[in-house]
Amino acid sequence: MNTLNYGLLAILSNESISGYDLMLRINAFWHIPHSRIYPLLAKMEQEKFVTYTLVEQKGKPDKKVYSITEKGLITVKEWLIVPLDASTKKEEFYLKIYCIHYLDKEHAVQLLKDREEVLVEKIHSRKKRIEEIKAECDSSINSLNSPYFSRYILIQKLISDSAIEIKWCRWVIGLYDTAENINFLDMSFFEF
Amino acid sequence: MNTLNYGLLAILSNESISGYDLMLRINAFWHIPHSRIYPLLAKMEQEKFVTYTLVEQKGKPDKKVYSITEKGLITVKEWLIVPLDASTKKEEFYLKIYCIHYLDKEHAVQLLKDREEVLVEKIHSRKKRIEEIKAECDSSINSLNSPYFSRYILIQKLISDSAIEIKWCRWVIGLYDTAENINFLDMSFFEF
DNA sequence: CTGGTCATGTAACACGTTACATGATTGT
DNA sequence: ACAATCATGTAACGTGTTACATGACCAG
Repeated sequence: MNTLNYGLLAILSNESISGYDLMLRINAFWHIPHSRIYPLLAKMEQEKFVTYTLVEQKGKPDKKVYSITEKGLITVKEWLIVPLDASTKKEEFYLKIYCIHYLDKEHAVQLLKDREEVLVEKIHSRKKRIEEIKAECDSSINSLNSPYFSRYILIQKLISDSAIEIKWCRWVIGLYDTAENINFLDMSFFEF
Repeated sequence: MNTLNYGLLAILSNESISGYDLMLRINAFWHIPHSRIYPLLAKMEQEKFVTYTLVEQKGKPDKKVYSITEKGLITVKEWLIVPLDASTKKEEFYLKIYCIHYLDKEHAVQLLKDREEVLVEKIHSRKKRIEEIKAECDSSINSLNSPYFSRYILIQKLISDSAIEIKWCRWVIGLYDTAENINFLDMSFFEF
């Protein structure tokens, strides 16, 4: 079971769809060609994580609509509570977020805080790297033709990526803390 | 020549370092193990993109310090001005930013505007997806136990990722526009 | 009549990860 | 003692990409 296996199960835990539609869903945040999805689905069907029914369509080819089994659902829920660490790839985190509604408040907030911790550490080491660069180049960082300028703007980008993700984590934790039934359909954590 | 080949040349165009140090540099934004770097360096040395000199050290193993050749530098500069498109991976963009000081203002701004265009289109399609989800679920998006809640917060994350990157692109373009020699060592485009 | 979408599948190849292999030095 | 850092390299395996293969339908 690799990340894509869990990913397909994660999506099928929410809706029963074809391999083609799975590809479209997952492509929103992870580029996976159909050539990887069909063989995996066949394997997972053999191993009883999913089942399918053949659906005939008018004007379109037949399709296999896959559904998750009880075994598959248990597998997803076990995977969901495995703690994240620094080596967890963003795709796996995104897939867990896709299923966060299966978690109780405690586990959901833990998932977000684990991620936040990794990101805070990343920012810390990158700020240290900026200090190293500044010490090495004294002020040529201000010239558009200096390699130190290039490195500086790149590291600032990486820091801002982590920073916005931390803000997003805290926004979601806030939604759990301020409880149910409030309307949060605006992205107050980030104005654009 | 793949992305990693250009990446190693991109870094060597700024400093002559060992394969081990190349790994450390590139790991700041792209996880590459040494097992991929050493064979590629050997290949590029054979093809005269780089040369190396064996440097003896006290208390540490000998190392091969690689330098870029004239042929390698021409290759990097040709690669730098190849326009980005939607299929360009973020690592390749980051590597080009690492070398942006080789570009004149016109080409540098073009690189950033190409990236911005791709990101604006991404945000557009994701906002459309949010509208689809809202239309499908009417208000259960507000419940922490709804799969629509999970999808909604995930898409908002993807939008905020693109939005902060656009802000960064505009910040850098601004540095080129407001010209040389001003002190921009604060990240005024993003407070954290 | 050409290209795009829906729909499934396979095969060859390239890319990426993990483990094996060696070995001195330095810090806990 | 044990682990980490510096330093290079190879090998086996798993992941990911591109192309081949088929075919009906619909829009420009």
